[in-house]
Amino acid sequence: MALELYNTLSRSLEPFRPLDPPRVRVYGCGPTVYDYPHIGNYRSFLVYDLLHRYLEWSGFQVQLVVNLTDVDDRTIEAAARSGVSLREYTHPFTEAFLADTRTLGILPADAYPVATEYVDKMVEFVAQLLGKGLAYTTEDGSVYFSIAAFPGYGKLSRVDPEALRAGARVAVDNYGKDDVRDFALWKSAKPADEAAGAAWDSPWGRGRPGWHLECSVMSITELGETLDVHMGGEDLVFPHHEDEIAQSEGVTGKPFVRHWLHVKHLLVEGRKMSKSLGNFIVVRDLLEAGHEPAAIRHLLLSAQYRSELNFTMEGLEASGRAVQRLLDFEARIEEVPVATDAPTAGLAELATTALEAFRDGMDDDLNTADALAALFVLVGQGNAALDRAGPVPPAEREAIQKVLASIDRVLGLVEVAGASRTLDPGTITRVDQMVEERRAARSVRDFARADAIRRELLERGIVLEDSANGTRWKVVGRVEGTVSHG
RNA sequence: GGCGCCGUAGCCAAGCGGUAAGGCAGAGGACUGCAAAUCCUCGAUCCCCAGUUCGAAUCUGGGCGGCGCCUCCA
Repeated sequence: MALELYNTLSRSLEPFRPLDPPRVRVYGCGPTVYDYPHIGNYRSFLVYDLLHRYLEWSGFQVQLVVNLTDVDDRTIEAAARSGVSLREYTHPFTEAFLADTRTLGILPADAYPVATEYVDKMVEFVAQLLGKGLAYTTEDGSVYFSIAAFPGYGKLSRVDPEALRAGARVAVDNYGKDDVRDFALWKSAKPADEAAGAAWDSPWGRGRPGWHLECSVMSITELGETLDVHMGGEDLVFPHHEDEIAQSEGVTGKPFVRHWLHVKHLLVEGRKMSKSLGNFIVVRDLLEAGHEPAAIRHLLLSAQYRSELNFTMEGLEASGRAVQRLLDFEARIEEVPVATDAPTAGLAELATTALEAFRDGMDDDLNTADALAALFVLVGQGNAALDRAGPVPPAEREAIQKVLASIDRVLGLVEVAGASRTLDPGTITRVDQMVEERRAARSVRDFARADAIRRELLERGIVLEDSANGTRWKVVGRVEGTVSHG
């Protein structure tokens, strides 16, 4: 089976067929940098990353572009309130976004275009739409797209343009449109725009680009007139993506996007996340509360991207333990004794089966719940097999390790957990010393002393595991501070 | 009102016509100085009702319940 993706345009599962394989052009709607992106944003960004990783894993050459919206009502208002320029205001949030991205193991996109750097191209784009009779100017110097002039309008969201007109709520900033359904391509500058440095010259006077226009222009500039995949949150289907199609196809006359992917909104503690409900979660808050990035990543990937996902603190802790189980298995495999003449433990077959099941799950519209299950079946059956076996043939150990590594190139759980659990060499030395001290205590059956040391390390997130072959230790959760020898 | 989604064990979540994956939590057991890790054992009349079918969690119809978008919110 090959990859199938659900396409919002057709409302059905379709075989993934890029225009120009093995090259794949992917565009994802990124954050508006007016505040710290919340955990729901990262569900989407993580799905972008998942597709990015899985396509590369499957042999495609992916070019991924994720835009940053730095000019829109919210960034302008916020900048005005803070009394700084747009650029000054958005910069820290841009940096925060990129930092969170690294923390969560989201691979860098090939480009992160920012809207303010594409204004010239946007002006050109608007001029073309005007030239084709798909847009019109208003007295105040704004330009609107004329929905009535674009026959395909509504094909993505399946909204009936006529019904839209009847039920429309009139926009607050309705400057004098021909039709309430029309949307802004270019907005004439208001004093606040000028104050924030969010106004540019155009043939229609000073103004700024409309939000929908930004994505059309940046994606076409960076990736070409037809994108293989365009992604975003489900809320973007209408009007944002519908409008992007109208603009883009209006100008190019070509299909804008082959596969439209939309990520279902996250719930937090069973409710829609919103500032008024006080359940707005930001990555940095979770980290400060001691949750590790790998647990966040696991939880956000634990349900398929089109299905509801309820983000809860209880779930986050459960995810942390699930990640730990995976790491424990990896460590166990690493340390299992090998012997060239050892009898088979059946590990190679387990590895093959797991990889196939993983691929089947991912091919099925990125069904991460299924893919994750395949991985954990390997963990469970692998552990059971190792319990039964003594030393194993080196090739079998290698087979398991290869599959674990391969799967993790897509899921990135071990990768992210490893990154947040790294100890400095000095700490490692001190832990080793304490473990040795405890070994000595145990050898003379001084269990009180031994348990005290174990407890002390545990408080610092280090867990000891005794076995016949000695004691191994591991970092659990996020590393905080350093371990001092007490 | 328009468009759409969902209801599977305590929690999360697969399943897409052939008698229920996986994770977390819980109980008992093995192992252990005690733990930790690991293994073994234990748990679901799949919201309700009526149909279609040899057979339905899976299809159809009707209820009930929850949710999303239609507001420059991923």
